[in-house]
Amino acid sequence: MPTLAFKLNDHLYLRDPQHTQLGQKIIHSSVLLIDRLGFEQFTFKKLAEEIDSTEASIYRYFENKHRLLVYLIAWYWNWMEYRMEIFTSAVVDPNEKLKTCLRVLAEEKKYDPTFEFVNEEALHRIVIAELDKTYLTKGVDDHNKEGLFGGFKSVCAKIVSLVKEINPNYLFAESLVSTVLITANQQLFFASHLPSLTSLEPNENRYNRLYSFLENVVFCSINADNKYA
Amino acid sequence: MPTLAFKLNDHLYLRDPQHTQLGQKIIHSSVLLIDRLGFEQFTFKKLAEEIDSTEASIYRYFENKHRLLVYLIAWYWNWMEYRMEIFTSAVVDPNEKLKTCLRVLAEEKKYDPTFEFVNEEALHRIVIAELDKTYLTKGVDDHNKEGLFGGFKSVCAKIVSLVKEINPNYLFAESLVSTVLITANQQLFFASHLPSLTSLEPNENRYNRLYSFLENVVFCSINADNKYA
DNA sequence: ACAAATATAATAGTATTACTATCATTAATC
DNA sequence: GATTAATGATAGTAATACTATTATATTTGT
Repeated sequence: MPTLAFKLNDHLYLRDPQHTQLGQKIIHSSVLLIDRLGFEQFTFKKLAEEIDSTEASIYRYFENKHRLLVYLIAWYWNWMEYRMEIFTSAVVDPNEKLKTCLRVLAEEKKYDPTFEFVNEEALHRIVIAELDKTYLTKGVDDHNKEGLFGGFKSVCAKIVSLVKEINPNYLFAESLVSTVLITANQQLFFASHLPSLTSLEPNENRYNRLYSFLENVVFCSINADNKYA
Repeated sequence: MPTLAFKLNDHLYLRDPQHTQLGQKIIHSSVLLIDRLGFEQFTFKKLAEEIDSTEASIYRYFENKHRLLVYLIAWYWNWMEYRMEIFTSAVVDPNEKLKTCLRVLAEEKKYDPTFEFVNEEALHRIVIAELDKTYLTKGVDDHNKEGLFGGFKSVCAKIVSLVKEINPNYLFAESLVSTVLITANQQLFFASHLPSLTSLEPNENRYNRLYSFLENVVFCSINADNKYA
């Protein structure tokens, strides 16, 4: 099976890194390096040393390190959507489809050999720790116009359509879904670093607990037959 | 009525800014400047120019700009807790208390003359745009040990205790509350910048809609008498 | 009122970052 | 085999996030 590649928004990069060796090394190593150092401490210089290349060469692929981060996180959401498609394609009941999406969202991430040069485990830690930094900038509006957040928005829209299929009268579909997508990662961060803010345990069972929490929040809200519905 | 001051964690500052004129100018102007420039573009040098002082002087109050941000946001959560106390003190029913807390959380923020040198409207915009940056760092664990996040954790704990009073069997109190505290601000950000991710409108009614959303999520989850409870 | 202590200002300096520019070299392609 | 394009090597710049030193106010205790 050939290595697949996602078609990501043009504005994310200057030169498409998926199609060259250097580009793939940039993706591969930046995931590991950002995971290790954190985005603040990560620099193109350090990355260049890591892959035996130069700062200048990396700048030919990405305008700056922020765009690279946005690229990686867009890649992650494309991957999420791709997995959601795979696992829901055979399912008909929208309730079950929605549950499947939440499972994919909450599950522990493992290396996916379909995409050779991306370590999804490390990438997931990056998403947990850095996702918010992609849009919490003074440039959001411009970046949004360029379509840089398309991956996340697409996953959100997909799940929103399931919610509306299940309950067309539910008033807060978009808010509920964006909340759940973000809190899924946030709660894992809390489990590791601020345990008093979460009901998840720090052990391996947390992924199941996380799923239960998300399922609870989502289905209680959209199925509620009380005055809060 | 005298200007009140919050007792914030010692580790947030080197010299307590609430007790000196320069310190108060630092707080006052940093709120306005971070709001205007965003945290990334904000520097102590620019702040020094703004208040006709020097970088070196500001460094005697705060170790670095990150601590100043954490300080301001801790101040915000202290203020939130203070307001929640005020408005819930006369209420007995825990359901009503919880609703009141959510109202305080979701309401539009206006200048509170009790605290002369803090512009709460601008500070709220900072919380919306920068909150996550306070803990999404490689230093979280150390900062947490120092107690830098006490303000947020305290508000969270207070609301968790209400949730548990209402339904002692609910399994996800901490996760639900931290999710709600964070999403309240996040949804307002989306309403301004990424409207496809939220069910709030960008107009002034969004604060009421936000409250409805939060009430819906919280009460559906904790009162659900279905299999998801 | 005066000395001592402390806070602030003024100024300078440093390592690092986030780039940009130039030119040489290697590799791919036509 | 020549042309084009990608990469590497190197240098340079403005800004940032500090630290250090000394001078000057301002406050405080006696």
